[in-house]
Amino acid sequence: MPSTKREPSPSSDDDEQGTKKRRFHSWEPHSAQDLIKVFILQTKLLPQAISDLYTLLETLNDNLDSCLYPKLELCTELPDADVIITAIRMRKRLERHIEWRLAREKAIVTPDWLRVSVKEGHPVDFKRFAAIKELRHTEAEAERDDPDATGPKPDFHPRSDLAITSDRVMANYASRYACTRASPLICPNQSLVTELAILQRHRELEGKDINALSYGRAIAVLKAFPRVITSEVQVKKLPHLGDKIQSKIREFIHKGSIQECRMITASDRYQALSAFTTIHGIGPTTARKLYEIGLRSLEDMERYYDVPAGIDSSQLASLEETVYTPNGKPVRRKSQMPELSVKVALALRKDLATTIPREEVEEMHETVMKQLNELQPGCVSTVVGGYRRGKPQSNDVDIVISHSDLHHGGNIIKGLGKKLTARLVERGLVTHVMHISGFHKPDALRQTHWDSLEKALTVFILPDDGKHKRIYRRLDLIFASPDAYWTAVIGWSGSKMFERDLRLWAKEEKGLKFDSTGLTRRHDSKVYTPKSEKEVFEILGLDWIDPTMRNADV
DNA sequence: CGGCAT
DNA sequence: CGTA
DNA sequence: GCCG
Repeated sequence: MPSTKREPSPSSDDDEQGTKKRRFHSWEPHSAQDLIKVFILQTKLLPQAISDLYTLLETLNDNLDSCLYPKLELCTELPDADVIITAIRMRKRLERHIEWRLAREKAIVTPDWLRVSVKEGHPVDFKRFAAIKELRHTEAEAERDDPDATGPKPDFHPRSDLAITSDRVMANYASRYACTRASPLICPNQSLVTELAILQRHRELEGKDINALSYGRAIAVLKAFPRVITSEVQVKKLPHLGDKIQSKIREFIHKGSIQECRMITASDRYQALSAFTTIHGIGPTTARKLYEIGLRSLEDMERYYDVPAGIDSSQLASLEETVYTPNGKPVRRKSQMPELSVKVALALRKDLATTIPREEVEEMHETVMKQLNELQPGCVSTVVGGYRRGKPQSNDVDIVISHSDLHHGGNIIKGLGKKLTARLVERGLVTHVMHISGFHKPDALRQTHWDSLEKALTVFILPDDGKHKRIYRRLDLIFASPDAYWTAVIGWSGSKMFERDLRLWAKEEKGLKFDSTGLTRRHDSKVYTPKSEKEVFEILGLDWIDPTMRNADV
């Protein structure tokens, strides 16, 4: 399932004139048709490769000269596709997904087609990238072009098909800013980084935020370092690794672990504070208070917050569920018991602690978008957060939503968050609203305007399909006007340290102010309106970094 | 010694 | 203060 | 805790 539903493009080009099937050899760059429907067949592709492909497709569209070349559009139904991108190389395998007579009408290509197209800046000829032998035009010609074509392929694709983050960026690992380095999900020094994260977390829990920040920066630098560290000299010249942290690293190199970490993880206090802060609404300060008054476990916490003992998601009815704020004027919170969401989060803690596989993320996305489309056609959306960075399991699902109509989209989006949330509540899909907010312009008095995009932070549950055991999930919906769509997508894709350094870079190096609601010049407040994610990078003077390489946190 | 994202 |  |  596509993570990007559709480009919000200035022209609403949803006509159905071009439904004539695109035959395999008939496509030319200057085709009269202006849309190529692409289906990405996920079988045999690694999650990382799949998400790379979606990103590539966006990248390609962003760079296309639309006068000369047709746009690519993702489609969700195989029969509708003009092009099928697949890692399958055998007719028999392919026939499990699509009838042969239908397949013959389409271009069936390897992921390389998309990669080369991005390199060239436009969709290239399909011929050289035919995935299935029988569908090749001239066997000899294709054989020469494709060294892989000799002999049968093993039933496995060893590497992610794309590493489109440039060599320049890959060589950047010693840069000051996380947003100029490539940070994979798992790095060669992952065990070291995991150990340092304990120190970071400990400092956070004890309220030493700035120390924690330093560990965070050190971790981010190590996440981008390309080799296993076996000697302190490798690390001497890296930024954000000062005397203290270098000595920790030295200890790790020689002893395989860090003494202070073992002390920390063994302590009751750290364990309790860690447990408390897993509950939504409980941060370090509240966790310390709870510890102070003698609580030590989540069971203690249930008693304290008066959650019926051992309650779980199957007996929620006994709990008050009226967290949903109807709307209207910003009610002074405090008056409306902020613990209620803590109470809910406590009751649901087992469910909410269960990670979400990519397939289910996609199912949730589909389910939400189906409701949204019935409510308001023409919306576009991207699943952001950890999912977009390629994580195989997510803690929650974040979806950025906008509208393809660049001119009226802003008005269409306004209020849509509340409407959609209400609809999802009616349908029983959203069971709790932890926070909902409307648009409001950046407020000069408040330094932070957490609410200048419309947001709904919810608890969601997929309908019972008789097959799966359904679990309560955290779902965040973010509604952005078309102008703010791409900054919202970047702002919500993370990781956290990548975001902080993006803002720091914008300020220190470019005199710009970046946040998820937009990009402005600091001295005259000039507003930029990027038309793609890539354009945001260009405005910021940054080399492109694929979302799967933005994993600057542990 | 001030700044560290917004 | 907690959240993204 | 680290940087400029």
